[in-house]
Amino acid sequence: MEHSPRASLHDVARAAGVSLATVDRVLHGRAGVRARTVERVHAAVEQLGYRPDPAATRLARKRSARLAVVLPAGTNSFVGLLSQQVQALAPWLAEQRAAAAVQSVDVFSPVDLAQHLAGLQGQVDAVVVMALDHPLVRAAIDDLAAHGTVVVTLVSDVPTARRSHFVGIDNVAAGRTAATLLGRFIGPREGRVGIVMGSRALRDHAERLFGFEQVMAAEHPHLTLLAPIEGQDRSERTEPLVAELLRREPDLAGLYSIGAGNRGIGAALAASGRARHVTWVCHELTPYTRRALLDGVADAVINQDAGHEMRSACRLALAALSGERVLPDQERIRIDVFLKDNLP
Amino acid sequence: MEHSPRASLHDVARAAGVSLATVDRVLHGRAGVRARTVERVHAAVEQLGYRPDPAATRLARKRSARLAVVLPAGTNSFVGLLSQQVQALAPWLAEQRAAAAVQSVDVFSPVDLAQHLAGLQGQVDAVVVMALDHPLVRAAIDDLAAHGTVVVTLVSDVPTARRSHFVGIDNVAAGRTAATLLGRFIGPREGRVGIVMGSRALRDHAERLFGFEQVMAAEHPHLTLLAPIEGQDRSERTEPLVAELLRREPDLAGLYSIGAGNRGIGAALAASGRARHVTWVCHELTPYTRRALLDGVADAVINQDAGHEMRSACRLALAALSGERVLPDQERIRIDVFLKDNLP
DNA sequence: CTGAAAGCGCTAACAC
DNA sequence: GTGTTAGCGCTTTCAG
Repeated sequence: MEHSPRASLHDVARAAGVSLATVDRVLHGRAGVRARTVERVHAAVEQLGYRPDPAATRLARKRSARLAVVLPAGTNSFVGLLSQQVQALAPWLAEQRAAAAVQSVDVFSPVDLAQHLAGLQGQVDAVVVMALDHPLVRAAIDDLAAHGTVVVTLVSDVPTARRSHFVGIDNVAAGRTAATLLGRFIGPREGRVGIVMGSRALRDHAERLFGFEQVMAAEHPHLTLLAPIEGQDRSERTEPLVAELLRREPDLAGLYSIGAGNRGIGAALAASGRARHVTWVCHELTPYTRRALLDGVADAVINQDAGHEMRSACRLALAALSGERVLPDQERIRIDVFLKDNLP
Repeated sequence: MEHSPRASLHDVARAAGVSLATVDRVLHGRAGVRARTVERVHAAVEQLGYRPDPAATRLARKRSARLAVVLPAGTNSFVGLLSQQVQALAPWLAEQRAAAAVQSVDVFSPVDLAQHLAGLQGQVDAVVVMALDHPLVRAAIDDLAAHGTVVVTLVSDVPTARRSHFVGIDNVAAGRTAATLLGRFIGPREGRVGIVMGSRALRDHAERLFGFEQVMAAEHPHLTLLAPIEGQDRSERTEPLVAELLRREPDLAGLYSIGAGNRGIGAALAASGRARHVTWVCHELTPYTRRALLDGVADAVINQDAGHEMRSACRLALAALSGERVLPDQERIRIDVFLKDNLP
């Protein structure tokens, strides 16, 4: 097949028998074009297989796109990593004629989150949000979407909402992965396994727990799961809870920590002097969990790459705004498994 | 600090008291500019912190950059994946005003490889090559670099050569990772572990073996390593070798396969009826190793993402050609660990 | 050795 | 409703 140079706006205009400006109006859904003309333009676009040239678009665009990145307030390390990534992305975003601002909201309050999202209406072109799945939040997202704001959910999805993408991992699979690692590391001996999570109300935590229990029951039935402990993702709360667990269970074989608060868990483990005898698998690579892995306190860390997630979310948001193509492969977030040997 | 709009070529030209064209000449190292003028331009660039706008550059460029991707000939699945990725990248490359062509060369012959690389002189702007580390090859790479061709090594590095980047994983760390997985999966019982590699002459294989032996000796001394078997990365050769190994070692506890030929290894394992009793860790996720993982024949697959590697190699090559900035984080290839539960 | 000028494909202001 | 036109920041002839 001959390599035909790609069609330009000009070609489309000529084929449709209209001017550049009209084609532009149609392509951007601006009003003030007769229905018949709109159709003719669409037909020409179709027929020529027109795709806008992103380089030209960026060069010509005056106004830069505004992104809001809404993250949970608090001092969670992983969330800190995410917001750092936004800073790191600034120069790249500027080149794409875009700018992002991080906003913190109390994620445990659906009302606040929903209100905050509603306030973004018309203020920004796209919002990237780490949300919790709640009817109020869902409605706020649908509202934004209805008014033409692009919404991308991050880390924890709101599946039924009209967000244009979800960027994150399959948390059920992540839980299954944790179970396989824990089960195989512990080996064939009998024993009990503790579980620490932030809250059952968090969708990602619930999904991980589900996957974990599934594989444990099916493939490691000689291990008994203890009732999950809920520590609100905060070390001050997880530490005493885990300390007590260790006291109650002098032969604890393993520990799965589903959410944050790992600093507290590690401290309790260390204080008990049994860090080496309890196999510990947790999530998210932070300075603390990295240290724990290297020290042999943690045995495996299951991770989602914060940098990859933020880049992906921004790329997808911008692509949705401009109709640019994406490479789906590049946007798939992997479930990383880190041992002390393959740390980045 | 005030947000000063970035400096453009125009600003540089004005500051240096010359024209656009002259600045362009200096920036692209073209001849025909007085030394004093060159200096003045450089000073202006420095002083204004000028960075070219990639969008404008791509838009204006007539000629598109030519990339050659040189891969080993043969039917290795992983290499197949890499060359597929080049196809997948074509539309994106076209948008960047670039085009890539895959070329196959017998990688086990340094003479052929070196000759092939020499032939690329002046034919292409950049070459991405999966090379083997040999003085002839190193010289060929240095030669290309000396004549202004950008060279990126892929998967297996040629460290002392003047390539502009290496895209791939730390293979020593990958070998260590394999050892930890194998050691912990097998557990505290004594046993013997077989090793299959393509050839000791391949740099990446040798590095993996090194890392593997290191961790095995230090952390799993109750496991005895058998002498490595070399199967040239081909299933027809690995299958009988592994079959014989299994016959010789009726209690084999584990198997580490460092390179390709996994189809043959899996077949031998299955034929012996002992797949479930031998813990098997291998490299590179291909349709075959994925199947083996799901069937419980393989226990873990250590992977480098072919798509990520090829995208990265092309991005880095283009960035080197155009002086564009890269996000180093985005170009770091991870050592992926896949279990049956976290397959993509 | 150096400069002027014509675009690349698109957006956006303004005119009809 | 629709068309014209002036750039965006760079590359690349073609003249001096």
